[in-house]
Amino acid sequence: MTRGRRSNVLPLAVLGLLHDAPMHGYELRKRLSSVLGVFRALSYGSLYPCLRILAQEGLIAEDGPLDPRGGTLAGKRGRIVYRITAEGKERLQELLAEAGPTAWEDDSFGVHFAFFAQTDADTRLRILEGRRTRLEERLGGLRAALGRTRERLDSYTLELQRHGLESVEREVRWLNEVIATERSSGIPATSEHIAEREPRHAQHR
Amino acid sequence: MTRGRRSNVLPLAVLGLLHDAPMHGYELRKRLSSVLGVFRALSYGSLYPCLRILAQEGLIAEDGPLDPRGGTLAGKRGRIVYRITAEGKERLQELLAEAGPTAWEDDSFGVHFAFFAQTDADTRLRILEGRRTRLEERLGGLRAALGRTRERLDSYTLELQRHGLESVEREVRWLNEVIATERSSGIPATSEHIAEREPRHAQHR
DNA sequence: GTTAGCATGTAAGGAGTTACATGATTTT
DNA sequence: AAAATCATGTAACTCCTTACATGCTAAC
Repeated sequence: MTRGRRSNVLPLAVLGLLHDAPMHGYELRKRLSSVLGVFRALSYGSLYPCLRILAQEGLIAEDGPLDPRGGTLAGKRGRIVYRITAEGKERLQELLAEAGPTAWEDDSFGVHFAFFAQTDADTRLRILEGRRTRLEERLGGLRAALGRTRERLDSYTLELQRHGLESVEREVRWLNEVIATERSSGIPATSEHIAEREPRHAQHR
Repeated sequence: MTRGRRSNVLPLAVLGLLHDAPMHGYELRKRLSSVLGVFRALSYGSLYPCLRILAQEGLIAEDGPLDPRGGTLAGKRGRIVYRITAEGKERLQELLAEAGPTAWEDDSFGVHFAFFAQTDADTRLRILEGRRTRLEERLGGLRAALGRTRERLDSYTLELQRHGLESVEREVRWLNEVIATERSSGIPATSEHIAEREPRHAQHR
């Protein structure tokens, strides 16, 4: 439940997705919503300007628009397939290694986690433990609030806080499991699949 | 995990808090962070303009700044205690009765829930069921994504989706419990406290 | 009487949304 | 060839944040 403070994760998510496969904007947006549930329904008004900026910075390159026979159609409007550049890959590594802001509602954790396969074990542990620390701080605050205001709140507010506390506790338990698995093997416990790391090509229909 | 899309809940939260007790801005901000954990640390840059607008609309009234002996200090800067007006109470009822947007990440649910004690049973049920519906849609999308991409995702992305799915499932179970309790008695199951509905006065220190 | 914390405010800007506008491709 | 959907883009706006600036009050 966060709505919250959306930090600068969009470029990270775009670079991460393009690292796996070249894609055009429309496709990218679908993946952003479904694969990374973090963005509910990112609007094109956010996505396309972001792509333009990343291209200007040389982190991604534009291919096309192409006609079906492969020639470039200069004046025409059409699909633009984006792919990550060498500089883009470097930047992606930097962004992935950055621990997010210090706020507990930080959305960027999910995006970082989704691209863990592209990072090294040290970075993963650092980010996981960083998030756990932030959640534990939040936990302390919530417990204090519940203790402090025990007699002063109506039952609905109280129930909301109790449920919030349980949610954060559950999140911390999950993090602990992931961290434990990470330390022992590097593969999440519940996954029966081997990470597929070979870049695959987008099938444009 | 949203971070995100912050709808127009601030006026609702302010009116709801002021309905319980008059308060000055600084105090209001503390309550917004601790009582409604929804706002992590709302900045004054958001709060004060909001208070000004609500005052202009006649939904809240400003008292003070006052000196310790009760006189109004015209030119001086000092504490301004806000209280809700009759129109403000009407507006609060309207805002509370509004079901939030159709997006599953909607933050406003938490705020609505926190002020359930000020609404009638019908409104409560409508909002609870509306949220459950939105979460169930999200559930469908997540399950489809997990089924569809089962073979194509790396283990971290998969684990993230699995955990997200479990979180939403848990949220739906909680909602079901609350709804069931609501239907039978109107008092949340886990609460041992009777709602305190008499407006109390803020103790300014 | 000076430091620390309470309290109120403003200006600039970031990150995203909505609404709009247009063109290309596929389906009927 | 009309309708639906895919695909790209822009302008205006919203809501909130950061950084700054100021004054009041309590504690040492």
